[in-house]
Amino acid sequence: MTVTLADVAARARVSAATVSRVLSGNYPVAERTRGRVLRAVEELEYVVNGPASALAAASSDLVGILVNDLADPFFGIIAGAVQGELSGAAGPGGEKLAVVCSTGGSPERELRYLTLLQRQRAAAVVLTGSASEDPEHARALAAKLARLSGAGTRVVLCGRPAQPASPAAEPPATLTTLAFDNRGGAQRLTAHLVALGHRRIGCAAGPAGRTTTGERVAGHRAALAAGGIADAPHRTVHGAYDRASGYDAAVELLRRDAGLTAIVAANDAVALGACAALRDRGLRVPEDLSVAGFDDLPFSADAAPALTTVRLPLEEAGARAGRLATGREERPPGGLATLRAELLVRASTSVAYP
Amino acid sequence: MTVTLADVAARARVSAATVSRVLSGNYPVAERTRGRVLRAVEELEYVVNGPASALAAASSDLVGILVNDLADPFFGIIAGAVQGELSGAAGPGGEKLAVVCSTGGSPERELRYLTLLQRQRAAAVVLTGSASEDPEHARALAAKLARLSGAGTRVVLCGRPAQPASPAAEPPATLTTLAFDNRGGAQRLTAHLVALGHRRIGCAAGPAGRTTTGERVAGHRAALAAGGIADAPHRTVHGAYDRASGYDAAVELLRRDAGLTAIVAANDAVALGACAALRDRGLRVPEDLSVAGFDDLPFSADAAPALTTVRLPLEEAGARAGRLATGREERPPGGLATLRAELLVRASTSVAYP
DNA sequence: AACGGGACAGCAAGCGCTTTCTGTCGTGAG
DNA sequence: CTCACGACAGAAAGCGCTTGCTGTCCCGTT
Repeated sequence: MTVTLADVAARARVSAATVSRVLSGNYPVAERTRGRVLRAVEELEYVVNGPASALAAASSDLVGILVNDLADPFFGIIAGAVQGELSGAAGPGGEKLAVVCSTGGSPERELRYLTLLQRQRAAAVVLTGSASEDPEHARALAAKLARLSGAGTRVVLCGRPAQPASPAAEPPATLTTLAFDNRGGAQRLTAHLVALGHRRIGCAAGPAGRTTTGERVAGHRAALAAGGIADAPHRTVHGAYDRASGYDAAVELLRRDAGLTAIVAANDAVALGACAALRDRGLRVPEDLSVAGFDDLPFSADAAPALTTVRLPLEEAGARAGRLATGREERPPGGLATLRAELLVRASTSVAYP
Repeated sequence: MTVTLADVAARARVSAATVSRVLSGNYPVAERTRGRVLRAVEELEYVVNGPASALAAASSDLVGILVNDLADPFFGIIAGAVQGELSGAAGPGGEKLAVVCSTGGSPERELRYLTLLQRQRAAAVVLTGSASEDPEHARALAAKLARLSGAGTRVVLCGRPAQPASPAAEPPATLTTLAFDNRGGAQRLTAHLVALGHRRIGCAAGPAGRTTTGERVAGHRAALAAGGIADAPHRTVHGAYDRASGYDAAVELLRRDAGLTAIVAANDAVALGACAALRDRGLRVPEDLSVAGFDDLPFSADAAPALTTVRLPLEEAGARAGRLATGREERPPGGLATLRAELLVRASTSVAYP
């Protein structure tokens, strides 16, 4: 029923070996022969059997991409950029395919998908977004990544901090980290607010126990401290990285301290949710309260008011990750690069009117 | 170096056949034996070789998802929903992996990715978003899909109209279409504008030659006709489905007819771009011009002003596509289902003030 | 004219797993 | 007590492709 290499070989009157070599193109084949083979391939509409060649060659052209949530533009942009680089410049091994896995932030699913990718003998794996801070999972993850690395799978951490150094040795040469300067960005953002005279700033943070949340909150705290503002734990609430959580967070923050003059959110969606909550309670942004987001997703500029936020080079990060995954880019020294986070002041923040 | 089935078999003191059967679980194996095998698997940290089993079993657990642009939430939401269903309820064949391919709207790349997926012997393929209207490509695509179908790959068209019936016969039983009622939605949207008194309505349409664009424009025209408004070709401009195009389109539409009182956009991003253009020229929405979007992506409610748009059941469509792809949902009668498009009136449209 | 060597093409041995067909027990029925 | 049969487990034949090793042929050298 289905056409195989042997069929093509028969039609082209050559051996299967020759056909294979023509198709993979890494062995001298006479021009005449090549032509005959190619014609046979055309005529028979032959399509290589991927699994078979993966088995024989002990390599596959699948690249795994782990994301929290594909529907979130933050991850969509990164995944899209990674994928874009996989098809570009069909370097060694030709076209790669992106296997996208949504973990929903669950460490278990993260591990499970990694096993699935390991099973597929993926050529590379890109882990995006924040990681769990649970030491047990961190250990399990490190072990898994080490095993993948050991099997020749390239591993790229994109938008998450470097794996905590394993007790044994430094990260393997096939593990690269592309981190975002979440801490610095958050710090500059809160410093901006402080400079505008804000003293009572609420923090609608992301889910507890995740590296990104931790980093952003740390930056926020650092800026407060630098401004001589006492730490007020009750001014921070945790929630998911979505709009609904932002709404709830704003309500809760205001309940705890009605005198807040600003809110920094975990990301843009949360900020928009917070804005909606404020609007519903008759508060104006930024006249009554300033609100700031994080990430600078495309829609944040069109929001009302346009969101002050921190721009992360999502696209660049994804593209680099894709190139690293296909071995088309030199890994940075030490296997770690930190990407800048740039403060973007727009209309949602202004001086504090106490 | 790497652990194989044989290693596990040796350790469990059984044959490779038995191990395989324990792992795939579709053949009686005594409880004691099974236990021994499972333990050996644990101890050796054995992970099946995907390509090898795919080859032997002539089946893979890869499902292809073709999208225009992963970074666009429209596709991110659909792809995420499809993917979500792949892991859910590990039915026959267990966990499936999603291979996401961005075609960028290029029919060539669409075809190329389909070949790549065919090469991987994908279990199913989901094509999302609009299709090219070029008859030649339509034919090539139909042929490709027929070949995939013939090879047992399930094919789901999600958010695009049914393939034009091939001259030969009706679509194969493994081809299902989940279409959006773009035409109806667009018609209701423009009718809403007409009812508000608008007579000079600009249309910032999507790229020419794509089914979605065609359907939405057709709906728009139908509503105009129903309202007794003469067709004015110069009031329609085509562009990409992004914000920048929306900006340009608005500028161009206004240049052609400064008396426009409303603009219907190809989608929400285009609408937001148009709003930005109007804002830049000192025009207020909706006081000076009404603007409407399409799709109802999450951010459109937070825009300024909140966008009147047409809600498409993206999530539902993706989820159904995922279930159809894994054979977990009965295909609708005739292999075609059309999903409702619901008009959502918000703040960006109001009565026309001539 | 004999020979060394380059340039191709083919043989055949796997790659690691699935599955059909056999074989071996243990047990209930006769 | 014997026979038939159900319930497992194993042997072995591929699945379709890659690749190291062998040829074979033809050409340039000496």
